Amino acid sequence: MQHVVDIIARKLGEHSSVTDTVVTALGRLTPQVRALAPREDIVRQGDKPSVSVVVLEGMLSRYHTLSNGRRQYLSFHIAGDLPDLQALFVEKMDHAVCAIDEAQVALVPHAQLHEQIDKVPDFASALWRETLIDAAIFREAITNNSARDPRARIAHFLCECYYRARAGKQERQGVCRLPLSQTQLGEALGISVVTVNRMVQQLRRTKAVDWVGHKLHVLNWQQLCELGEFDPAYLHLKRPLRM
Amino acid sequence: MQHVVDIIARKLGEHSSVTDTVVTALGRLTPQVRALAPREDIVRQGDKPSVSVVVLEGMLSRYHTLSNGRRQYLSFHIAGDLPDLQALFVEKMDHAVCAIDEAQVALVPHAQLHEQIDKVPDFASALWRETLIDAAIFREAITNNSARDPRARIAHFLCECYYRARAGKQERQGVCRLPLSQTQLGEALGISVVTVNRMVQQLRRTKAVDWVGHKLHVLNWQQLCELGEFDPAYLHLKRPLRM
DNA sequence: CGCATTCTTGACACCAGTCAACGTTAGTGG
DNA sequence: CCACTAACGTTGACTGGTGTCAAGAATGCG
Repeated sequence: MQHVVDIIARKLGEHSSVTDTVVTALGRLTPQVRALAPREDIVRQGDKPSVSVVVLEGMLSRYHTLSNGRRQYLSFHIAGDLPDLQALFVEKMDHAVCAIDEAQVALVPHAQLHEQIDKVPDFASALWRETLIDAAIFREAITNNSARDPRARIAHFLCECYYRARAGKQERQGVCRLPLSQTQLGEALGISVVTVNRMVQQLRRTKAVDWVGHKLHVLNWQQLCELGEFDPAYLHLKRPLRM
Repeated sequence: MQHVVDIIARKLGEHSSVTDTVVTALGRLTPQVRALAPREDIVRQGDKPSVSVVVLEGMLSRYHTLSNGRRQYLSFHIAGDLPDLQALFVEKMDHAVCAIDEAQVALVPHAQLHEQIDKVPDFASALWRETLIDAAIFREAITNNSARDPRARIAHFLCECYYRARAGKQERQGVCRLPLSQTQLGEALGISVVTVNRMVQQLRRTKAVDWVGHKLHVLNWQQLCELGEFDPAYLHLKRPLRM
């Protein structure tokens, strides 16, 4: 595993200019590394955390719990993501954060982050930008889950998943990890498992994409984008990927 | 109309402590006031604005435009809201902002905001918090549009609308403005007009709520909350309202 | 090997979308 | 002031897509 500083710096570099002062600020943090088991919660709804989570390895997710006990997954996070940055400024968690598969996270004390935010304006704006892009992804999810039919919805999700993984340069061309169950994907996109299953099969038949055993294979990126009406502008990368 | 400074200060005060330094910072802004006609765009998808919008009167909305021309409304904004604050840190708009009915807005140059953000940490954190709560509202919209049936979805929307209006103390007990058409509500919640219409009628029959001529009447708040599974925690008010 | 979870398939019902028509309201101009 | 129009709200009929239920196949883990 790379050093925590490098992981965060790489991530922030996707959308912000990571100056030396920012790297120095990152270096002053003393995070604590922790392993998470699949499905383990790291933050619960209603918590008032005093540390923020950085994903180092594996996949994390944020979710709401409904009154009937059902779960609504809100977002998924890979290495470099900071899924609960917001807790720096809004005390009480309105959602939970859990591991999807086995994961490694770093826990950074809020106090340290606040200190560097106050001292290093570039660091502050990079983190702020990070939370704003987070919000842009939520907006896209609203549109995806509200305006697209199940097949397009899944295709769009797969596009985003692959594109973000590639931006993180974690994976080789054409493949990325996607350690979700079909049930969980349904709980993210607001469709039933049965429909997820049928639509995934339809997508497979298009030969644009395959998703098997926690691996997503993109066979025809262009076509997959069309199926999902995917336009990566909302991810606000400094340098959009050529695919 | 109140002064722009007061309107923003009141809004920020809902979730942050508005110190004298913050008020001073606000006073240094020299916004330009502008009137908007119903349905007029103030920011378009793809724009790179150099000013940020503050709602003074009326209702504004953010929306995505889909490839088939359909519109997905993402959020609605009342006096005090800052619907495109994010443009301070992410150059290119990934969505548009329009007026719903006749509206007054103030336009604040980014340069001025950046200057005060750099100088006044309390101001920066209040604005940051504002954008984070914005994101929390988006998350709730994901859950609402993905996991609730049409009736609950509408009920939840009406709850949020009323609660936020009351937080802004704009309206007298039991009523608030809601200048949407049923078509627009459908385009926000991902349901057809016909279904919106039928569900609104069902809700009327419960005597919990009425919505007629751009006025929302809440007759039984408790019951309406139950119908919409509404819990205002995600709005992160400093002092939750007693209703 | 056995158990649990996940994936897959079929049957069926019904909710919600679409289409179409009509009623109502508000705004415009003669 | 009324006639006209456009936008919006309302209703009914119909249909098709999705959800639910249920059972079997495949996969993975201890």
